[in-house]
Amino acid sequence: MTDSEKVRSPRAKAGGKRRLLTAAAARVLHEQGVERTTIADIARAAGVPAGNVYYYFKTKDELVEAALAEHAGHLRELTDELDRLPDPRDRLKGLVGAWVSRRDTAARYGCPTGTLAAELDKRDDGGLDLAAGQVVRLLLDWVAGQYRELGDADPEGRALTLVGAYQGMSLLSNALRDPQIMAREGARLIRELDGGPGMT
Amino acid sequence: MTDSEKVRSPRAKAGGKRRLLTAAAARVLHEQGVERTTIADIARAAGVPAGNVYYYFKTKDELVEAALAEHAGHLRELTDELDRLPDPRDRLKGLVGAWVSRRDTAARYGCPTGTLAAELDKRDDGGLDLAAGQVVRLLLDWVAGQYRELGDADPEGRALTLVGAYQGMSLLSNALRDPQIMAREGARLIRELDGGPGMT
DNA sequence: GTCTATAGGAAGATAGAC
DNA sequence: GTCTATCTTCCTATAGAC
Repeated sequence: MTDSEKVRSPRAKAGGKRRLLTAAAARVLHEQGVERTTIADIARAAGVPAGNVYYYFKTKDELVEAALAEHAGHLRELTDELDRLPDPRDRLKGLVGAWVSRRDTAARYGCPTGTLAAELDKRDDGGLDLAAGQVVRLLLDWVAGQYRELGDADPEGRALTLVGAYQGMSLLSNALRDPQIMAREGARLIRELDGGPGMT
Repeated sequence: MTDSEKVRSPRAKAGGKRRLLTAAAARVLHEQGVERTTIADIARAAGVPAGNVYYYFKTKDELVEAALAEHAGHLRELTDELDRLPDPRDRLKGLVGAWVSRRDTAARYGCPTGTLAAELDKRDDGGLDLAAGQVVRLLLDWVAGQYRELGDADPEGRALTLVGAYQGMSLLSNALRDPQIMAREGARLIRELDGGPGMT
């Protein structure tokens, strides 16, 4: 099948390096932000020569898009894992637990998706800002689904409150460089999920 | 007093343009973000020739610092206003009301202090990242003071939750470009402040 | 004090050798 | 497919005329 080899797109062909670059982009863009990160930074982190990057990604924006998709993938992995739990309430508690377990990263660099969305929303150019919103939507929809299963009267509203609380505690924890904030607020969220008042 | 005129620092002397530049910086940096904003952008917004900026601010970072101080000033004006209300609960409700009233700006550009803090926290260079945290602290402390007056058992914790909710709803509203989120979550916060459950 | 012109440097993107 | 060298553009900051 040497012929089909030739037909493969570069995307599929160079799986190794492309995936390496995507993973590096996701990490470095989260740590340094989009604007302060150069193509060279990402190439170095991936162990790939700087100029070579353009064989896999035509522009820097394409790298950002790939990083965004990578974060969406991580989120998907987590929710797939949680979906194995029989009780929706346990799933939500598991989600909060996952957030708290990443408190040190959050305190240093914020929520990957949240900070990326905030930065991309400052640009009016083509569509990337909305792509960040899509990833946030993914999380909101999954959370709303759990509340719906629980028979809550306003699942979308609940989801906004829970995800909002997460984004807020991530930002505060980051601004004040204090992981404890994640632990403290996370504990409060768990308590509320554990049949606290206001829970239908 | 022509002698004292000569003694004034440039900072005091050129009050007009410096203040113009500071106000423009606060606005433009919020809308475009720090990294995407050029000195020329700020100069244009202030109606001042680009090269002239460096007479008032030695570096771009000094402009960012001034913008941060401007936001802190706005916050101070708001809390001073609210402090005139006799009931701490009304003060907190007034704060939430102020947030909601700025929902359109939040949906387009996020919370000025929050987005600035998130962006500055991506840099390890000199101290500006911590300055953003200071402004957030200001707000947290004022809110905690109100809860303390109300006799709450955990004023700092309450403050983290309330300010966190604000930062979270600002970010979500921004990411999804939906001002309604601010209105919806704001109404919830008011409801909770109005003697909802969980309020000591 | 005010402004213009420009130095100096960095980063995205491309051309083309291998 | 892989990598080097470089082109182009843009931005911060400065030098110096007025």
